[in-house]
Amino acid sequence: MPDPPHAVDPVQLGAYFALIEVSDLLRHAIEQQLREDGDLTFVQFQVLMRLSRSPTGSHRMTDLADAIVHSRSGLTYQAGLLAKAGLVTRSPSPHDERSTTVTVTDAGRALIAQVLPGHEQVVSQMLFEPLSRDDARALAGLLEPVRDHMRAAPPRSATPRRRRGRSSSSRGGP
Amino acid sequence: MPDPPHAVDPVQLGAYFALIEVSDLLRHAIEQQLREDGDLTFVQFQVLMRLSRSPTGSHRMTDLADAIVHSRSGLTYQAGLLAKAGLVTRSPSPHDERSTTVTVTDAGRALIAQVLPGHEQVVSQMLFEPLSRDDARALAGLLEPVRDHMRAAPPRSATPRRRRGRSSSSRGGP
DNA sequence: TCTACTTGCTTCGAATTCGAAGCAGGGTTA
DNA sequence: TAACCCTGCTTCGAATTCGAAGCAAGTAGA
Repeated sequence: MPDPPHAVDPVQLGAYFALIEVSDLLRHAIEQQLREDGDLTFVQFQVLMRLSRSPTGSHRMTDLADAIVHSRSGLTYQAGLLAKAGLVTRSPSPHDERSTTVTVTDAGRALIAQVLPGHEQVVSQMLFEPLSRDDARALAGLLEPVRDHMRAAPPRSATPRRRRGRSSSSRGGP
Repeated sequence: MPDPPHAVDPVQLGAYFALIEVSDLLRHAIEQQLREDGDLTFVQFQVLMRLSRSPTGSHRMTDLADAIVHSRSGLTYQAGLLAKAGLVTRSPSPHDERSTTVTVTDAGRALIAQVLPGHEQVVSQMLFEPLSRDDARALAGLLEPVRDHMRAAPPRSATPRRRRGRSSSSRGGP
């Protein structure tokens, strides 16, 4: 067999690099716009958006964490900031005493309304200006199955280790 | 005019959300694999990869920073870690005394060789498993023009402000 | 040459993120 | 009911990132 089953050909490599760089630049531009227009982080914006789109205006902490951030503690921190700013409220869940329900306030909705036009402008200009309507449809058609595939598949066996910095010789030597 | 020129239609919204989530999940999976296989951050991996691919095995700090990270100080920090681990060396540039040239060491190349198979495996399984060869080509064909467009366009007028957390009433109230 | 501006990098403080550990409420089984 | 495990969230320490400020070397103009 000439190649291992996971070889990445040049075309794939190009798509992979472009994906990484595009999402990186896009995210950076979005963060700047949100900071200028409403003093929001992208994570905070995502939390508020998700709450705003919910029929009840609220979600459980865990559901928000799974959807937006990769750790529970990260959401605890952000929810604390948003609550302190009066953009959300936190209350114990009626059915489960240990669960916390997060709800958008009117101020939160107002802030979303304030930053949303600029947000759409940035996304439109940076991401969709070079893409036709059919291109956008094709892009969605390619990425949505990938997203579903990623959500289904666990990301390998999990055995976290220490990071570089500290622990003098973890691998390559001094 | 019914819509402002930057309106985002549902198809675009789907592509945008999928892009954000795909890159987020992919990056997270990659970071885990690199940590397990070689105790590397994605940023550190990108630095080593870029150096390895250079004919001289070296680059200036600024060029690395522009390509990989969004601040100079961030690269200074990472280069310090990599140098302490013996994966790169830093030396003053011959032509410009204030410029620092970063060069991969043999240990750095060896570490790249060590983590690269796992890296390709993750990218292949997570990103390209649901995509045919033509899909990958189409994805590259869509994203590469977007990347070039983003690199060309400045990200709006730059006027950074403070972030939420501190500065009691920056917007929404107490 | 001298002054002023620019460029390349580092240092510093603050903010964000994560994982591990801890705590309390829920659920299950004997 | 009691013992045990799972679930949901928070607290804590460490690591990473950025922007602002600072410093040294290069460059241009008078």
